[in-house]
Amino acid sequence: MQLMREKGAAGGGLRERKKRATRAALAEAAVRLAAEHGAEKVTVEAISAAAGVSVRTFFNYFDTRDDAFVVIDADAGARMRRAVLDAPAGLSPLEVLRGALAAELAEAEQQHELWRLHAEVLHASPHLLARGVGAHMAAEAELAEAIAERLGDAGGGIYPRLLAAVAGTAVRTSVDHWSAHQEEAAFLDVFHEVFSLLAAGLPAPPA
Amino acid sequence: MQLMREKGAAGGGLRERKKRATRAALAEAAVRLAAEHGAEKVTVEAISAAAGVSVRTFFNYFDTRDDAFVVIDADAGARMRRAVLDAPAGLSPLEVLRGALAAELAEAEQQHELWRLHAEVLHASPHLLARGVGAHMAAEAELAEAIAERLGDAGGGIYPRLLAAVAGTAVRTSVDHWSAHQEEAAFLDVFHEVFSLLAAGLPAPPA
DNA sequence: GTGCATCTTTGCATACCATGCAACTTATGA
DNA sequence: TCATAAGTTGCATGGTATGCAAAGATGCAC
Repeated sequence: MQLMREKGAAGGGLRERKKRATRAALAEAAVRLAAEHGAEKVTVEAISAAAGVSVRTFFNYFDTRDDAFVVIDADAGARMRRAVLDAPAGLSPLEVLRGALAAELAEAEQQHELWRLHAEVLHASPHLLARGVGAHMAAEAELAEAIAERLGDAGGGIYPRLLAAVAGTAVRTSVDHWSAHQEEAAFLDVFHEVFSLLAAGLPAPPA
Repeated sequence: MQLMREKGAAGGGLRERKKRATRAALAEAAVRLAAEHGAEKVTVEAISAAAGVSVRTFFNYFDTRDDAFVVIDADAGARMRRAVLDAPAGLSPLEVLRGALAAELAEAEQQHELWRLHAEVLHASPHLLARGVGAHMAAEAELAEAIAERLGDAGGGIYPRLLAAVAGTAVRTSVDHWSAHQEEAAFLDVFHEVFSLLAAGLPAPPA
């Protein structure tokens, strides 16, 4: 019952640290139990017991049982926003996103082991995969805003939202492909290949 | 207790027609009730009552309460598959998808009224929107297969899945944008604009 | 149209998910 | 140390979801 990368806001009082620890313990217990028994077989009671809290407390941390499998990094949106706004002026919006996402993902990949387990669990039940998408959509909306802001008057139409949505899709597709062909390629290589395809307008591959 | 466009496989015996009718009645009741009272306030009992069946029967048609709001056209995947495989050989994969999706959506748009209501309900609770994405993912997988098949040996990598996923994203983004700016543009115009952006590699819009 | 096989619907029992509320315990800061 | 704010817990309640067996339709052969 520990772990914690203390990513965004570190430290704080004992209270906050305990909250973080409890949340992390619940999330980790959920993923490990799901990896072992299958997500559908894992009850809230089991997760709570494994994390050493009551069922009622589980629901103080997650609105839904499934939320425990889907880990949302609430600070990611804000970080990406800054990355988009601070990027060099010369870059195209797509290049800006490629950079911001690559940086974010490189960091996430350090938690390699738990990340893999995660991907495994989500992949095993499409139901949860969809929920993961939902979790990303809030971040995508924030991304779209940042892009629109960066573009100024030119960002009034559908372009920012499309770009953010496509970028999110690119990430998910990359993760999906990588987790199915883990031995063949490094994740970031897959990711960059995907963005190259997007930048080229998704041309037909050579026969 | 009527309606039905008898899209894919029409007719059949009385049994099948009744099943279709029941399913449609449940789905329509769900959407109308949700539009009126908010999706979260609509119980399975209310939906079932409105459709004139028992609660137990509801669960014979939908695995989940939310599924009733998300309407899945189970035949759409098969239709698109054929459209992709039957398209002229000269077209690029992206153009093929643009055509297949446009045809499918043009047909769907004829149910204009219910479709709008649908978009409204989904948009009101992001939770359901995510579920809608999940519903589309199965279709996307089928699309990816069709694309891979069309491409032959060239379709072995990540390209088909990426293309299918991006196309799905394009549709969702178009619907989203259109439903927010309904008065300003026809849906298919939005849709084609989006595909043009994709084909051009998502270039920065003119300042 | 009779009768049998098959499919559908339904009620009942059961288990899990999710929320509000009040009582209790623990951290925080003066 | 003490008062306050925050977090945890059990209990009560109601909605969601599944298995099972009985009853009701439908389809088909005769």
